[in-house]
Amino acid sequence: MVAIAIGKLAEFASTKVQTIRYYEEIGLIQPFGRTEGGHRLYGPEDAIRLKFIRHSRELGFGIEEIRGLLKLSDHPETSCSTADSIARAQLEQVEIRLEKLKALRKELKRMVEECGHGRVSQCKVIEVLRDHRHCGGEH
Amino acid sequence: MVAIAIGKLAEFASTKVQTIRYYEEIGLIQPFGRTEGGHRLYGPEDAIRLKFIRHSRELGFGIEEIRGLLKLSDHPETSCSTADSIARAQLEQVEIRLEKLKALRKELKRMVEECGHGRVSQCKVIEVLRDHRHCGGEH
DNA sequence: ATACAATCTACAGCCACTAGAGCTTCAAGA
DNA sequence: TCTTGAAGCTCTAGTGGCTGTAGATTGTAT
Repeated sequence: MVAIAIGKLAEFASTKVQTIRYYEEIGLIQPFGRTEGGHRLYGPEDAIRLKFIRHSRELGFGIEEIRGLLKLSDHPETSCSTADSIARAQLEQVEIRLEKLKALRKELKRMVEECGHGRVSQCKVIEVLRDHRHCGGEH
Repeated sequence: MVAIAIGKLAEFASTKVQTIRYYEEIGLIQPFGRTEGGHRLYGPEDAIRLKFIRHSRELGFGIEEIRGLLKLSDHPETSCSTADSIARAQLEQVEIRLEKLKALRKELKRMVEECGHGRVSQCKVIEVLRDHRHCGGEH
């Protein structure tokens, strides 16, 4: 009988114990049973499932999207077009965030590069923050 | 006497009324007075201050950082090296996030490109999520 | 005078966890 | 078998930065 405690599972998936309990609360993962004393017991398939969840979170998927992906993962016979479109939507979001961050970096760079290191009254950083028109219209 | 109500201020700074009240609660901005009935009254300098706050938020600064930047902005005679270092730290954070997002995009791209649009059992998206080793080690 | 928009306070909810208090259970060594 | 200390348990509250709602009051235009 292979059974691990929540601490080992957390360690394996580089997660916090509380996070696993939270995932249980919201219905993402369930221990297959409990000890007499009430400690949660997990099997190897739970470790895989948790890693799936964590990896998806790292890739920026939200909980509800992960719920969908897990459902698909549990039903290998279904079409993967749903998984594909979830991933595509996520990719799109990432592209948008990337563009925004790039514009942001540009403005921040300009701010710090133009700073004359004098008094606040002549500070470009403060000035730019004060007046949006100093930006190149990137946002 | 120039005095505007919270709604006008919100409109001017493209903010929600509740957001302004929230900023008041946490001590970022204060109305110069109230009407007899208790409605908040703002002046033009508050509009500038609010725009400063919003712009800083758009650039990703946290509330505490903004608190510091506002303090500097209120004291033009001080050195701007603090503003400079806050902005530099922010730029650094943005660079880090950019790199992470780029890696993320790469992986998502590969995922959706390799998807054969068949059954979930052969789906690359699901497979990649399941097993981190499919990634190029970017994260 | 009346209608209706705007504002008021106070509180709950969002997301995805994270931290802590106070207690109980488990596992390893003596 | 006993002890001890780590690990687990439940429950609650807090994080950041807002956003939404309820129900009452105020302001303004006709």
